[in-house]
Amino acid sequence: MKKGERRKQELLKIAYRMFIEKGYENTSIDEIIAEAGIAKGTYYYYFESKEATLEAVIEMMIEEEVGRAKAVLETSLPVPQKLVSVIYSLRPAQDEQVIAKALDVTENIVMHEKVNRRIAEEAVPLLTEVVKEGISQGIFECTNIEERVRMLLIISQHIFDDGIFTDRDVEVYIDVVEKTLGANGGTMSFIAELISGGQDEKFATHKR
Amino acid sequence: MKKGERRKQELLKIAYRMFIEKGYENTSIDEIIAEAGIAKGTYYYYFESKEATLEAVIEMMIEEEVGRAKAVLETSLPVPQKLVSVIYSLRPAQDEQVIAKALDVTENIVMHEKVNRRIAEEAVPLLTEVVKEGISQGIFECTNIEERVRMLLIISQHIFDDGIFTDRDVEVYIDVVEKTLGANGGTMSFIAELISGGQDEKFATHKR
DNA sequence: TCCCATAATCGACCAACGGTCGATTATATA
DNA sequence: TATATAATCGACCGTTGGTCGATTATGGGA
Repeated sequence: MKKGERRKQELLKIAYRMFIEKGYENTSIDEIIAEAGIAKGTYYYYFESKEATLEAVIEMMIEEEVGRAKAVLETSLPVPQKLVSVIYSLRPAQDEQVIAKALDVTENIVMHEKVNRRIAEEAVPLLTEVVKEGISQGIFECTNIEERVRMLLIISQHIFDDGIFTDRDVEVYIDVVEKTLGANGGTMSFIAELISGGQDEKFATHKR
Repeated sequence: MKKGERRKQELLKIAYRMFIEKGYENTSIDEIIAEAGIAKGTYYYYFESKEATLEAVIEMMIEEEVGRAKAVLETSLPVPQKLVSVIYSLRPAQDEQVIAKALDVTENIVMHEKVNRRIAEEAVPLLTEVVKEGISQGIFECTNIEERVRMLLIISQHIFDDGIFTDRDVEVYIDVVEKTLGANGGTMSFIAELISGGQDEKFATHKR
């Protein structure tokens, strides 16, 4: 049992890396088992199907990302910063993103979309909490919190996912976030520095 | 030459219908050629690959949708209505949507996503025009128009695509649209009636 | 009308893919 | 040591997207 669980995790990690490196559709079972050095039967002893593997890989990712997000939740950051940090932490870790950037996003649509949907499910309750905290502190002022959070998540994912945006995109993003939550102008302007600061020099800054 | 073009259109229509009915991934070339009653070689005489067929199908859709949108542009509708109508017309036609609803959206992620991206490319310039018209009329007030339009498109697609939204979702959507464009409160509230009116009785109203 | 270039069609064939299955070996427990 | 079961193996399968050389329309010029 111990051994089996270890093997499954090993396969999961290999699949995870290959899915991100070359895309889900472009990764064959044969390649995965070659990398792992096992027979096809062994692979299917652990996974029902390729799709099931993708699902498991995504769950693995979500678990880590939600973990990070919850850690942020417990910090004493100001509410606006906390909100953005939670959103920001709900994505593949830094080093993984480097790999992901090598691959054109359009070549991994399925995985990309499935990840985003799962993230949304997990994130909405967390973010709703933060926004409520903000409202009780008089920083935000709005109703229909959950629906607003969902909308913010959608545009945040589009903005952050590929890292392809201009200063004007960021400006608009900040404005929309503030107005969607009913915050004072400038409340969210720290996002601009966060983004330009977060772009390591080892990444070329993508511009449209 | 004439004959060839007709055949290509015929294949395009068949592929289009099947892609929407059963999803792109779940439709095989064999099924398409069986429906068309031709040999595989003939199919590949007209299309480089399955992917190329999808691309062609999407172009066909976009052409019609953009055509509809441009027709709306030339009407004398009030700017807010015009804006929403353009967005609304930039989606598969009614009868096609009926078919599309039978299929779970998640089963056609690739096509769905590709269509949305192409639509965005075509729609942004059109919508930018409308917003500029609104600004000159004093109805809207904002800068960075193109970026705002892109953002509105993203949330509009998410709202309208599946037709799965509550009254509160619509409420928030209206609010965000107004604030994103710097319109007075209530300017966009007609959207609520438009949506509830647009839901034919033959469709079950999806609620979350 | 005949000829012939080319447009159009055909279907056998292929490699790669995801997936199955019965046989076989390792492991642990009694 | 015996035995159940966990784990591994790889040959095999059906389907898929795609290729190719052969064959049959088609239509315009001599």
